[in-house]
Amino acid sequence: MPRPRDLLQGTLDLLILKTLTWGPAHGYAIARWIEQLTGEVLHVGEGSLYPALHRLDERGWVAATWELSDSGRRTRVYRLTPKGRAQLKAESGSWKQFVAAVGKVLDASEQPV
Amino acid sequence: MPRPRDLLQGTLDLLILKTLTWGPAHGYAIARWIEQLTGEVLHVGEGSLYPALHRLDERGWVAATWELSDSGRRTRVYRLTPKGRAQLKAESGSWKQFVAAVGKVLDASEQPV
DNA sequence: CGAGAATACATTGACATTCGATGTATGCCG
DNA sequence: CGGCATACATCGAATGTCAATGTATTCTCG
Repeated sequence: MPRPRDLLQGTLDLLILKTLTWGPAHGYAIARWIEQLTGEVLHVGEGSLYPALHRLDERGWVAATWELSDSGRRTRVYRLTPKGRAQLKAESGSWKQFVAAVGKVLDASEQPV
Repeated sequence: MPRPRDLLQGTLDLLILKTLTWGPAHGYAIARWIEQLTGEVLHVGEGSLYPALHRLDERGWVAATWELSDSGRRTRVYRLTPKGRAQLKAESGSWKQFVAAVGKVLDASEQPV
């Protein structure tokens, strides 16, 4: 029984990059945004979130800085880099291509020659 | 650089089940159909295909029999079972739900409250 | 003011899955 | 007969998600 979250594979990076186009954010907020926007369909666990964030940082797609939130709490804030913006464009393209390809199979009513 | 095939995760089962609604087929043919239909966008490697087929068999979603092809060659033919048909319906539903959820994030132009 | 919930970061180990490479064997075509 | 396509299968490496756990701080409510 594959719940939607089992399909998250490989798409998380894309989602994170996209949320960062709305401005800098810290990890917890990113996860919340995604969950809210999708009406709880997508649940981003912390064990997926933080490794992903570190991964994006290593690859230079986001830049991380320690900052103090309004409440004086220590937070790690992530910003999209130019490289990350380019990556987002590329990944978003292959995502669309992939969805279209799967759609072709799923919508086909007859078997090919 | 994530080529589309890196997104295959978790979707392969769905694609295989769908191709089997067109009638019984052997592994090699299934892979061909998928590649043809998607215009080579999706490439199903043998190291992914056969484990997936065995997996589906174990779970009772497909039934496998040894048969002789027209050319007298020994082939393993897979058929969709009623359980597999139900599974296809379920997975196809969560796929649509998942795609819609990702779309919501990707199409959102403003950050949520 | 004290307890608990929410925020916020992070790591760990188990598990599943894909990917590329490799191996075997047969039929078809020139 | 040689080479290519068909057809099955397995292996090891790499990756990534998931659930659980840990720490610490702030906010809320009685």
